[in-house]
Amino acid sequence: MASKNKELIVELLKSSKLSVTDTRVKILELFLKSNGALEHADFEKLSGKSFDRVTIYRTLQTFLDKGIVHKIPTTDTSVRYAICRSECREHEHHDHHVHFRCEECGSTQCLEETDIPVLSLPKGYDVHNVEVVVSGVCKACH
Amino acid sequence: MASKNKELIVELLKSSKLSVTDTRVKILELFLKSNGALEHADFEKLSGKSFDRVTIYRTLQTFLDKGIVHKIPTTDTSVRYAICRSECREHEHHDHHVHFRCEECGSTQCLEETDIPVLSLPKGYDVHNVEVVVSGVCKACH
DNA sequence: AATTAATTTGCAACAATGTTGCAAAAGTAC
DNA sequence: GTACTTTTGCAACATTGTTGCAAATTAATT
Ligand SMILES: [Mn+2]
Ligand SMILES: [Mn+2]
Ligand SMILES: [Zn+2]
Ligand SMILES: [Zn+2]
Repeated sequence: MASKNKELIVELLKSSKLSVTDTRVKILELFLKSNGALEHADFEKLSGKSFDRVTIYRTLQTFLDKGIVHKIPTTDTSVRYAICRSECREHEHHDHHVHFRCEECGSTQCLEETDIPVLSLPKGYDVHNVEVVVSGVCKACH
Repeated sequence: MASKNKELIVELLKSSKLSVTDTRVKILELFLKSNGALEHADFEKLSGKSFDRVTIYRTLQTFLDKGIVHKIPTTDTSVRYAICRSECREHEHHDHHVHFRCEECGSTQCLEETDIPVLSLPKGYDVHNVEVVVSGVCKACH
């Protein structure tokens, strides 16, 4: 099961034309293990301090560039990342789903099944992307 | 007209039970002058370095607490603030409008006239607040 | 208008977060 | 295994945000 994940991760990296390194594998493992979005500090904690901070920054940036992960907007200074489950894998992100932030447990989740609604903006605005972040109480927190 | 604004600002501060200080007046002036959201660094630049960084942080936090300004979600580490134009003035924020981030000029605007759409989330999720941030090209940038 | 009381400010010191250049290490291709 | 390319870790620095505390400012009272 762990090795199953490992195989999947190696395949993902290769299909993104990225070399397979310990840091990248570990960070992807943490993404797959976690049930919510992660931020930079989480990787330092969860990885047991085994990787340099700079390497984590660079790895996350690489994953962003390759469309392996996406960012989730927040109103604080933290930057949250989640793995892209579905379509988006190549150049552009297509994570057209809603994000949910639980005020109880603090977790941020991708609601893959909840589509972004269609918006009608005032004339003159050219829409490229719509982000929806819902806050409230999640399923697990009742 | 500048003094007209000043009167308005003094009234706003007093109605929020805040004492009228140079920093608070100046920051509110900058909000009213600007046609988009501002972030912390903007106040340092726009005010001509006349106020201490710490004071700006504390002032913005105070304005948040009093419902004078609201935050706008971003995917970078910056925190953007906009003045609350309409209802929300007391305890809670009611800025149920869409925010727009222009990829050309970098400005962030409140689209007060564009309502947040109604969402249907999966069972078990309790919705408290919905944030919508649209990115694209704004009216001014054609 | 002067005194008093409460609030706000600026400074220093610190913590956390993010960036860049560069040499050593690891990965990939041959 | 060797050569070539990419990635990593370290150091050094920049930016952003927080806290305690004394001095300054504002508001309330006489
Ligand atoms: Mn997502
Ligand atoms: Mn707004
Ligand atoms: Zn929860
Ligand atoms: Zn624009």
